[in-house]
Amino acid sequence: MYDFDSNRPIYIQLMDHIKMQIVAGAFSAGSKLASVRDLASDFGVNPNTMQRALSELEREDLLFAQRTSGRFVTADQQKIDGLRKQLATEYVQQLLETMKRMGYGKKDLLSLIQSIMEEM
Amino acid sequence: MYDFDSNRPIYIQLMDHIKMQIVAGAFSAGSKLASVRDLASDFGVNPNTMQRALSELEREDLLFAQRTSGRFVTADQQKIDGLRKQLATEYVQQLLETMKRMGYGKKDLLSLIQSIMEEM
DNA sequence: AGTACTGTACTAATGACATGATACAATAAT
DNA sequence: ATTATTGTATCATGTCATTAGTACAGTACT
Repeated sequence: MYDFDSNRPIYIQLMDHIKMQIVAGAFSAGSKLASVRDLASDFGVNPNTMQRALSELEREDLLFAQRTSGRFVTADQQKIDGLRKQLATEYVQQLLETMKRMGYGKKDLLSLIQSIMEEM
Repeated sequence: MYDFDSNRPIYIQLMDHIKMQIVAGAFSAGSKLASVRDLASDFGVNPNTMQRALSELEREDLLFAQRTSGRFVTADQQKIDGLRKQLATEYVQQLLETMKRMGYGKKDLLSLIQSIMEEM
């Protein structure tokens, strides 16, 4: 089961989540994933939806499938590290732009971040 | 015209954008908006889609309509200020959680933010 | 040899989103 | 009074996401 945002396609959210697990090291490079059906069951979605998410991740060369033995995380650790850096940069850039549009200056933003960090 | 993300409903993106303009002060409290048809034309969407976005913002008490004279931003400046703070907090919290899931510690995150800030 | 599991493919049904095209009632402007 | 503009409502159509159900081909295991 999983908590989905109804305003975005589920397969996209699945992609994001799995991508996150890979870059965070929860799925290490080269390791084997559960089967499509099992993953679908874990997340409470239809196997077709999970299949779609995994296929897309395959097109991005993050996963690869072996027709009958299963699906695996890419063995290319450099690619994973690169993605981690890229995702982090994108997320931060997006936040900075959003905050800028709301009229937050750099100092305002930094102090807000500091105060929220302390609460966590 | 506007650059939409095809993975999210347009009316939601319109809501976000208009909300942002309000909290940023581009539309000041109590001021009048352009007509549904004009706004739809500006953003390159169907009037029905724009109508939907505006109706939703009305349900959130950010706008109010006067049946024949037009649509206006709420006159409640406190509500706008509160929303600004709320949105900013949510965005920052979300980033912090995401970065944490990717294995970024507080120091790593802060230095990444600093370096990206300097590029902008 | 046979069974179970793998990814993969296909069809059909449903619902949400978006667009196009009209139409109406109420008010402002002329 | 007439006209233009306002928000609003409705209907039809097309696309996409999601689910359900079924099926097939290849491999590992027993």
